[in-house]
Amino acid sequence: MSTSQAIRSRPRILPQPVLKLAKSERTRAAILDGALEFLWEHPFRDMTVNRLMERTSASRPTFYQYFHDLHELMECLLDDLRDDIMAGAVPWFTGTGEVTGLLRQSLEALVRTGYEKGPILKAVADAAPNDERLETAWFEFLSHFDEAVAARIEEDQRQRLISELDAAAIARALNRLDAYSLIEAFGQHPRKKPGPTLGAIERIWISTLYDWRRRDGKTPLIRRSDELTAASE
Amino acid sequence: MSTSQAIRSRPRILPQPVLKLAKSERTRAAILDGALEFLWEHPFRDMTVNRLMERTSASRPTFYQYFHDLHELMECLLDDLRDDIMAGAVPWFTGTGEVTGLLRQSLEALVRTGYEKGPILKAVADAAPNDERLETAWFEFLSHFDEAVAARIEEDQRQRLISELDAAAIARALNRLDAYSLIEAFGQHPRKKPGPTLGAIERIWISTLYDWRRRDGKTPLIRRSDELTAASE
DNA sequence: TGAGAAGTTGACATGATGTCAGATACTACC
DNA sequence: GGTAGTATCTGACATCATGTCAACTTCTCA
Repeated sequence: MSTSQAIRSRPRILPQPVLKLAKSERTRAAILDGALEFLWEHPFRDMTVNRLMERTSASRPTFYQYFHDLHELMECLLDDLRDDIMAGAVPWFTGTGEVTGLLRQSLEALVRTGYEKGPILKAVADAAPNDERLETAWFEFLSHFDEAVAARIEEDQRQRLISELDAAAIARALNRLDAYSLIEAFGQHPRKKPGPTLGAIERIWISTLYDWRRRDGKTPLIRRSDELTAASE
Repeated sequence: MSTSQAIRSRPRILPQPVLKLAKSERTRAAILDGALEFLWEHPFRDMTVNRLMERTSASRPTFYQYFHDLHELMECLLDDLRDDIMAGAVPWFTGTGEVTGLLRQSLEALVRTGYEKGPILKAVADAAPNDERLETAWFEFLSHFDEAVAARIEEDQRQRLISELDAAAIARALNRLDAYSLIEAFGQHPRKKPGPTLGAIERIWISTLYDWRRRDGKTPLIRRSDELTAASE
């Protein structure tokens, strides 16, 4: 078989050149890559340790050297997602100026990330209910955004940009809307076109938070920096 | 063990009295009841055919006489849910008069049902990703509401009660919001209080569809019957 | 009451999981 | 450049849930 040849020849080709990854790091990365590749093509329910490791040049027991089980591996993928998604939200979370524009920017980045990582996002959401630890991690992942969004809403309320509403509850609801809309639209091939999903999400967020109708070309809603607000209290 | 005694004595006690359920019907019902009971206390991931049938007075293989596997059983529970939820939505789907009131009624019924059946709803959603058939059924369950909501939106648009927007996409997004908000708030014990969840859902639906601000005591939005609208075209 | 059907069961084959102790390959030191 | 010592890998095992028999009860109805 060519696998044993591959494992022997690959180190010869790029071990010294750039940087010498310890073998363990290489194996671990290979497993994670294999998982990403697998989940891009198949749903999580079809992934077994066996099938995953067949794509690697290592054997099944080797998997357990690196991960306690498949769910722990999914937790690693989830951590990567968190960073990607958080990064895109920066404009609305911390920006100043016309708020609906900031929000649109952030939501657009969110949908783009969802589109690019759809199958992985779905895989994590699919796997979560099967394992208590992963389920907890998934809920914490969501709450993380809930809190960030709620904080942002409250700050904009202080600046009179958002009217009276239960920031925490609204944040939670809007985030579930995003998460599961993305999962369903982009979670499996063939993915839907991102346009309608983005349109709906934008419309709902803006209607709810910044009063869609009033925004129709008239008086813009401008956000000052948070520090100024805090200082003026 | 008392099980064999129970299985023998129960038929003696209530077979003739009221109505004679065929034995098979009784067993099937017992399994479904056992499942409901189990899922009320434990997450789906802890349910095995073994543990389920221990609550029954029948043995494990008997389960397979009635259901192909656990997922088919979950599909039955899902069918029950569909009816419950659809029933509550009637006011907004088919009523006439002040629309935000109708919508509030329907959403309140939805949240009530979600509160009462939370763990079952969560169990179905949890189980769905593990089985292709059930996943399809779950998506059809959701699409069913998507289509009903989209149709209602389009009709209200014809009546100038809702402004221009992508009815199908908005319906889908709002339904995901509902479904997963309910699952998370009421899916496991201890359940949250329904108030904040209902408040957030109402606020978002009304802001998005009927322009929350404008509704603030001013001109009411009145829906005529659909037939009139159709006739006037 | 007894013959046939409906319902139930113990026992089996399969396939996935997680864990060893032993074998192998890498690393670094001399 | 060879070798000691360790990091990494593997074959084989025990366990558990699943789904399917053929054989056995228990019901039903004539």
